[in-house]
Amino acid sequence: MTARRGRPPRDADVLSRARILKEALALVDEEGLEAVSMRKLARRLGVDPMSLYNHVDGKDALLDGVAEVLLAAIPSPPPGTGLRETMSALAHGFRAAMLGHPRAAPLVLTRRLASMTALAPVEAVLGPLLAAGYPPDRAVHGLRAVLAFLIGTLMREVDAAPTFSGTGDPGRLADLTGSGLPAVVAAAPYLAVCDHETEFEFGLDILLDALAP
Amino acid sequence: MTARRGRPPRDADVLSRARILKEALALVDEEGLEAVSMRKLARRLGVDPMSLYNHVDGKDALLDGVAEVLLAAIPSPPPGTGLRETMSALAHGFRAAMLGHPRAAPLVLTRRLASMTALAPVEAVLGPLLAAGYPPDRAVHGLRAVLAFLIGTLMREVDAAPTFSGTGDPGRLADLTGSGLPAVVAAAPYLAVCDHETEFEFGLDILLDALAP
DNA sequence: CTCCTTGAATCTACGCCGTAGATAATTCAC
DNA sequence: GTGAATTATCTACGGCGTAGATTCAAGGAG
Repeated sequence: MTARRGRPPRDADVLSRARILKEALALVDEEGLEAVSMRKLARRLGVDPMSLYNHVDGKDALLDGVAEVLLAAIPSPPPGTGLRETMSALAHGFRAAMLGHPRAAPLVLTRRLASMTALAPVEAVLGPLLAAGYPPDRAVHGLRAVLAFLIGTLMREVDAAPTFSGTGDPGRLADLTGSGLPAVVAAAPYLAVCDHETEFEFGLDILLDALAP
Repeated sequence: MTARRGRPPRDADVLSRARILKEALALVDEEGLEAVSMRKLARRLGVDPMSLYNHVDGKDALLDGVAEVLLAAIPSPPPGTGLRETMSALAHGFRAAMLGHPRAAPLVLTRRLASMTALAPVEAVLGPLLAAGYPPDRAVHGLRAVLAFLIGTLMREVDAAPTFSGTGDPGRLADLTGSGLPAVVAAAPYLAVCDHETEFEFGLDILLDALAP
């Protein structure tokens, strides 16, 4: 930009992968996923767009990096905890991590992640299950069922999250009386509102009841 | 393109919303979501890019349209069917519709859809639940829990689907021995493979057992 | 101290993208 | 026949991701 070319002097503000990921997450939080561009991100960092490529493999790799930052925020429960409590704590930790950055959460929920960071929570679930004597195949089935539910609920929850102003659920269901959908009409009051917290506990309880009774 | 300007003569090949959506779905099937552009789609239709805007509100609306096409392929089970059977049939119908177009499925699974098409399956689930005497709030909770699971499983299933060549699951788990993740290592054989059919039935059974016993 | 390799930041340029706005050609209602 | 509406095309703008060349300081080799 205004800056000179060439390698930066020793004391200059150093660009680094960590700084880039942090700023990228901030950008997503503020303006949403679709607003992310290498150029805009570089502008925020006061740097030439192409400089980013010295620290990150491209836009896709950048977004993978942001996803890992989100995942790293999930705390692993202490080892002594009981089975069901462990699984519940991890589910809630996952949810909290996503709700902390609703606009960025789709990066975790929709991308196939291949990093080690993603395996820490897996270990935290599988460990207690195996220790409790579950056969490994059944443990993996359980893990996958819970994870599927988590991803689905959080996708709903996260894109219903208010971006900045308060336009939430209402208004999405126009008057349907006489639309040939009697059950929808009958349940309309309950369809119109959605307490995500309640829905989350409802589904999670069913699954955990079946898996860790 | 090579064609003349102005309104097309009465007999000419007419561009229409339906033709556009159909070609768009074909394009997604062949090249994936990220390859979709108004220009490329227009090229396939032998038409100027801007012509599309006479039938579709923009790229986003186009993709919403494709999503609706997918949703419309879910059959509603006949009215006489039992409660659990109905819900199971709808879940399997949803899955089949998504697996029929794995690259397009994220359009349904990740976008907030506001169309009437999306309400038909909802009616088909809610109807039997209410008829069976479920209080509407509980019916809605159940619907949402199952839907969350469906979305989560299908997202996994659909982006594991082979794009064209046979590179499936294996190879994603490098050797982790000595990585400090003993449970992951112990369950590795089961983590490495994923029979989506089995996983689907496993989770669905748990949920339906709890909701329609 | 000098020379050279190497790493990081910059600059330029290319080919895409979505779509606003103007223009032309045809049909339809009257 | 005449005007309004419909639809396709053309042009143009600003933004995008990133390949490739260039510049310059830091740090090691002699």
